[in-house]
Amino acid sequence: MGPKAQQARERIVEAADALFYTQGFENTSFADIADAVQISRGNFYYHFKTKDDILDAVIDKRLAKTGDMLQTWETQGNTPVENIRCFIHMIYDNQSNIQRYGCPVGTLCTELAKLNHASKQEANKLFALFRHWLTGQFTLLGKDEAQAEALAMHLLARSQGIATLSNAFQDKAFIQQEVKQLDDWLAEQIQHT
Amino acid sequence: MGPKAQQARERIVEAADALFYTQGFENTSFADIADAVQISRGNFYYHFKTKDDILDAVIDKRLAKTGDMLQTWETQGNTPVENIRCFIHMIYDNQSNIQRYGCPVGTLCTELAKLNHASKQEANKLFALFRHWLTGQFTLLGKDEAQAEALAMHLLARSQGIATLSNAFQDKAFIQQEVKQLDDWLAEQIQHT
DNA sequence: GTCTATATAGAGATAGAC
DNA sequence: GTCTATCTCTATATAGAC
Repeated sequence: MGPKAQQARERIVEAADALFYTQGFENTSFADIADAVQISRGNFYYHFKTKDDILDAVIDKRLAKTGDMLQTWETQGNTPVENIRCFIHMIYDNQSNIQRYGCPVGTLCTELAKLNHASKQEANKLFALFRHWLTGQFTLLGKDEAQAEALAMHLLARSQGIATLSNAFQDKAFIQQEVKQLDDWLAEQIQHT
Repeated sequence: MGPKAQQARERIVEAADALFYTQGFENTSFADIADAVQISRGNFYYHFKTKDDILDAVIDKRLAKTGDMLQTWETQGNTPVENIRCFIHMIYDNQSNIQRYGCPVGTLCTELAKLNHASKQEANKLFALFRHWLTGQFTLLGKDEAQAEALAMHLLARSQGIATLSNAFQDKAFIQQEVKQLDDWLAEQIQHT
């Protein structure tokens, strides 16, 4: 595969990534993606044999990006608490997109679960990335394995609930109020150590 | 409309309700519903002109059923705390379905939001029903309006997060652990009154 | 590597017989 | 009120020219 194809492929994945997020996977057609990338539908199939192949490429890309982000957080924050705070503040920073389209991870996993799609396990790895990273951070904070696991899942669940309701009710104050509560909750977890 | 049509219509809504929940709205075709009800696709259109009409009927039915359930809870529980506990325990009682298909309210609202569907506001009324009922219960508990609102939204968000993660990770212990935490959280809210 | 043209399947929706 | 037959549109996917 030459550099030209590589570039076109990348643009397709980029466009599909955005469209799957804003419109949903099933609701996005090849034509939608082709339009966004400005290539013909015929050429499309030179790069991807099926729609599911594009989905897998999108998930792979998101996994890589998420992994990088988690690494960046660890170099930014100096303590586990600061690292976890990066996660919490991601909700705050992305509040506008979350309000409009929900959480990119949660909405994809929910959709693929409902479709009983072959790639749903692959998408769930996005959740698992955050889960295991958070578990690691809570372990560094001095929690035992079971506690760290439970705290990570709890925080993940809280963030998902915030995204779902914020998307339904379009309430900006709600996100901010809940993020603040998560900050307080995190502070409490240090006390209990 | 005669009683026979009334009955067929009811069966269609019932089947559509279940299919929209287990497979998603967009992923469910007229043929799927017709198969489930055992009527021909042609006859189908005697009862409903469009797929969106069926969706509206399903939402209406869910709204009515939810309203009834909330009333039942109020007659079962003797105190606001007991009423709210009915809500929390609904998560526990439905854990098997939630694990498989997510929350019926959350997944529908999320899907319609992504489709930017005309009926998304109608579906959001399902969330609003729970929200306002919970707000009322927290008010009865002695909270002021702003507090009651925030507590209702918080509880609703927690339940949504539990549903989303339980659906993704298929973890039975997780639901039970989080429901217990919600019970404890509710107990704390009484202390603070 | 990109295009146009086309095949094929499934969706929602309608017409008209019974 | 229910059926069969059919229309139309859009989706995924392919063939083959350039």
